[in-house]
Amino acid sequence: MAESLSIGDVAAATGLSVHALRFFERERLFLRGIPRSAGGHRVYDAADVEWLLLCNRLRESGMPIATLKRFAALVRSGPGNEPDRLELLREHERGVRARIAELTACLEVIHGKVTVYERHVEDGTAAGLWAPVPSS
Amino acid sequence: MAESLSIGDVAAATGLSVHALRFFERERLFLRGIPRSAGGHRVYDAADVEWLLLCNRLRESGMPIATLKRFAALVRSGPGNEPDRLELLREHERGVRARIAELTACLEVIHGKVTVYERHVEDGTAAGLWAPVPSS
DNA sequence: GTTTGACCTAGAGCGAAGTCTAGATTCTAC
DNA sequence: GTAGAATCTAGACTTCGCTCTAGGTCAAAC
Repeated sequence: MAESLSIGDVAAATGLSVHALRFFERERLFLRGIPRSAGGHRVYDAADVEWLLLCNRLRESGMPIATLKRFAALVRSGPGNEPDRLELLREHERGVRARIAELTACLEVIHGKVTVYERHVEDGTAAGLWAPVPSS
Repeated sequence: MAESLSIGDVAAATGLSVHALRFFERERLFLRGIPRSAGGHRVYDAADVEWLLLCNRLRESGMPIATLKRFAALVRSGPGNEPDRLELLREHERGVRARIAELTACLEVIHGKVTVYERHVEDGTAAGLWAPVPSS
């Protein structure tokens, strides 16, 4: 059940590079120390992959490595700090919602510009475009 | 009408630092060369501020400096390339929409985790939480 | 007229998040 | 049993987007 995976397997399963996986380990982003085979190669299991997939989501949504490290440390240090983990995740959720709102606001502005340019390209209207070289 | 603004005024109006404004100029992100006063100080006008405010939106929505530079170059080079500007803006708009979709997907996962932790903290359920230290 | 603060240029430095290199070792397939 | 692929460690290097420093000059207030 605890199938053992090489670093290459894990890279393939998570989309992270083998370099990144070694980097993550140095940064202590795993929930445990990754054990080594007789020959010194890293031996991962499915739980490591599952954790990395969550890490990917957190990273993609803008969580800095430093925060991920704090979260990993909380989980690693065992039961008792669930309220802290919850607070960290809630704070990140707030951040993501805020970022979506910010992007949505930008999108309105950008789409407005696109619309202006579309009109211009289609029928030569110039309102809202920048002049060749403004001022003197 | 062409009121003149100091670099400090523009920094205050745009939220950019004076360092950033000088950096933008070195990178040729303005629509024109910023003129200097007799004493060598930069003299901006309202159109520069307006442009920077759009730049801010583009940057906040994830446009890299390099792309902004290309856009500025297109605008600077005058009329005739509006279809290129339109394509650049459309491409960016696509990127922003994709990013919002990605964040929204992450949000679902994160909110799921938050929910699991909320249940755990409120009534001691442990499903979906990580064990203290997994495996041997 | 001097002090204080804003501004100048050129260029070095920084934090984030990996990526890449070198040189050695191990594992897999023939 | 050997060729070639994958992995190992340690540490240097890269890119992005500014930020900061040094060593001055300029401008506004008193």
